[in-house]
Amino acid sequence: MSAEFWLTQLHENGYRITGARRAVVETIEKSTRALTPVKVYDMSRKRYRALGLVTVYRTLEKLEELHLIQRVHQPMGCQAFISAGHGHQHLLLCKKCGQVAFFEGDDLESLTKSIAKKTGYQIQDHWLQLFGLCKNCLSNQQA
Amino acid sequence: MSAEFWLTQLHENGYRITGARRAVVETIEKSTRALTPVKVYDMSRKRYRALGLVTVYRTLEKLEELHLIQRVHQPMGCQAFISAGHGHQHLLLCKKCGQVAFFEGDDLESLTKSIAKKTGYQIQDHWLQLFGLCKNCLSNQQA
DNA sequence: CACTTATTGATAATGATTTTCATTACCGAA
DNA sequence: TTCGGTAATGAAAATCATTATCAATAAGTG
Repeated sequence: MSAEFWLTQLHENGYRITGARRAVVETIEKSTRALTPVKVYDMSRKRYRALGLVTVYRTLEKLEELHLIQRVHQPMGCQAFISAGHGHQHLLLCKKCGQVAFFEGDDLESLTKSIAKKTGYQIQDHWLQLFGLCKNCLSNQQA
Repeated sequence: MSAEFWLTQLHENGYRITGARRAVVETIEKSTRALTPVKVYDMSRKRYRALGLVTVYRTLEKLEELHLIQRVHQPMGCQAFISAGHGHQHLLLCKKCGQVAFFEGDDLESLTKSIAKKTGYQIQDHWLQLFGLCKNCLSNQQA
């Protein structure tokens, strides 16, 4: 469904729709957690055997360029990707299972304004990520 | 001055104080922008010729472990480090010159509480970075 | 269906980080 | 101050992730 939208986006931007891209797109679009290129490769090969890792890198590049996916930054590393939410959204990551939730939260306006005044900077962008435990991991956590 | 504090921290945690570490510590402690391992290497070699790149990596590892430095995340890459501010601080990066400013900003309390309620997550940490232009780059920017 | 050309996968090349190991030099104890 | 155990070092090699090369393939327009 949304995978079709992604493919349409690719097509409209002059890229061809191939079996390899189909597999990668479906894999990422269905995932609720951030995936590294190798994980995308492993998972997508179940849909398209002949897939090469290099093609995964190239497809990720294009999807990122079209803002269909976004990079996820974590203490352990920053080479994982997840479907980009629509509009301006931030990420909330479960530290235990890696589940990702999106949220909107632009109460940052007032914060950035006050920081701008204090520091003299002109503030253009912000990155906000929250970390915690998701509902499932909370309830299964009973020690 | 603060470099001495870092060295003391290293010592108190069972690490030895060496010429190599002195050079790395002084380099980072004096820098107002994020430095990659290679840059740290280049700059530190002016203080300590015999320094090896491997030692830079090992020293960064220990400084990070002791929370004396922190990793800086950027679109281009996340392998740069900067002195960690005291207490809970966030980063404000100049997109043009790389200058880093710190700020405190825990008006996030209310935001995180509302997100927690909405998502069911228990929120533990947050990670916020701002990007923009510093005072200098703003004034030199006259096209 | 045919043709142009983007895309592909395998391989090789690169770049960053880690491991290995013999040598060096901290630094606490004598 | 010297001594000695041992952490720390640098050079070289190994590993891992990412990028470039290139001939073969296949998407999609006409």
